[in-house]
Amino acid sequence: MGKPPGCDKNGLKKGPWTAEEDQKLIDYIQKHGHGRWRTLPKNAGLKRCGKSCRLRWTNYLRPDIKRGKFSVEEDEVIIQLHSVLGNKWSAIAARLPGRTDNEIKNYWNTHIKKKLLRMGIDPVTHAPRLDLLELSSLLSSSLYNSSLNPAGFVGSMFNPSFFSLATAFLSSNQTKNLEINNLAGNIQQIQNPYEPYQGNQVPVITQVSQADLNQFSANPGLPNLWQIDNNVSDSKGFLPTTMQNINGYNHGFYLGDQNLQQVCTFSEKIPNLVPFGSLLSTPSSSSTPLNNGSSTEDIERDSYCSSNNMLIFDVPKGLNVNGCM
DNA sequence: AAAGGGGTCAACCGCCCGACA
DNA sequence: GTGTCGGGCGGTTGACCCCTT
Repeated sequence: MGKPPGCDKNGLKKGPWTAEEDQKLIDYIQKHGHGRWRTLPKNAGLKRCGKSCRLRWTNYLRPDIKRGKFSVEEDEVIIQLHSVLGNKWSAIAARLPGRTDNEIKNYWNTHIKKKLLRMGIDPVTHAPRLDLLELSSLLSSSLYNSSLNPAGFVGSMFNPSFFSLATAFLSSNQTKNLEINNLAGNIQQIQNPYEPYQGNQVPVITQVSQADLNQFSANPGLPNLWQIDNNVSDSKGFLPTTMQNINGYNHGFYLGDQNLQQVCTFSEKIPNLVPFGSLLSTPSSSSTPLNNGSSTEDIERDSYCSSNNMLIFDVPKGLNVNGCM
């Protein structure tokens, strides 16, 4: 059935609300309460449709609305609830006092979604993006080959599938955050791998938020990829997760130390340990709420996220990668 | 200083559902 | 059972703002 749109008929006004209109709506609702939205505009002397009045009231004029920037805690709550509820914005808003579904929806689309993508997490499924995993296996095999035959690494970088995945990966992680270090300073790192990664595993570091890590352990409904097998926690407290086979490689994750501040992916079936990632620690979430309307702080927060999402590659000295990226 | 490109967010749109006559 | 109404929902749009060139 549905209802016919009412706002574009009878010369009803559309677009931004004026202060005068807002005041009329507030005055009317304070006197008579809300409800009966269809007849409300006429009674209140507004040339708006009832729906427009209702939206204006619920999303903007309601006295209990908390305006301003979202705090880190709210971020985490939203991410966590979204992983369970999906795009049920009203259900999420119901658990965030003072926030409207519209506000949360906008905030998700403009901030959180991008943040998760930068972290290599699919904002829809809240699982690691499989294309990134595939890239990691390609990179791993490339680097493994290079350890046996340096020329092989260079050659593999020109593999079309490597490039398409690399492009997708780099674009999602923001190319500006890619740091190319030289290999000379990295040999030490290769010879001193992170102990938890035994055998045939190549660690690749992916940053996740505390909220996502909480989600790891809190939500049994998440895909196998994210399930934790506590029985096989190694001596350093790393928790291998269930593996998933992708293109002949087993991919899995290690959650970092007891504080669950780090997560590492690995790809098995790689004979030698050739780490090309550097362990990046995610600082604990600040409990300090952001100031309202502080654009500077917002920028700082964004750059904070970005700087912690760097994937640090190590490439042989003398290898010019500029043309490749 | 001006243009334009991207990001943000208030507002709108179309659809759906439950209540009720 | 059917049609109408009131209200809610998620998705999309477009005006505005800010930053970069």
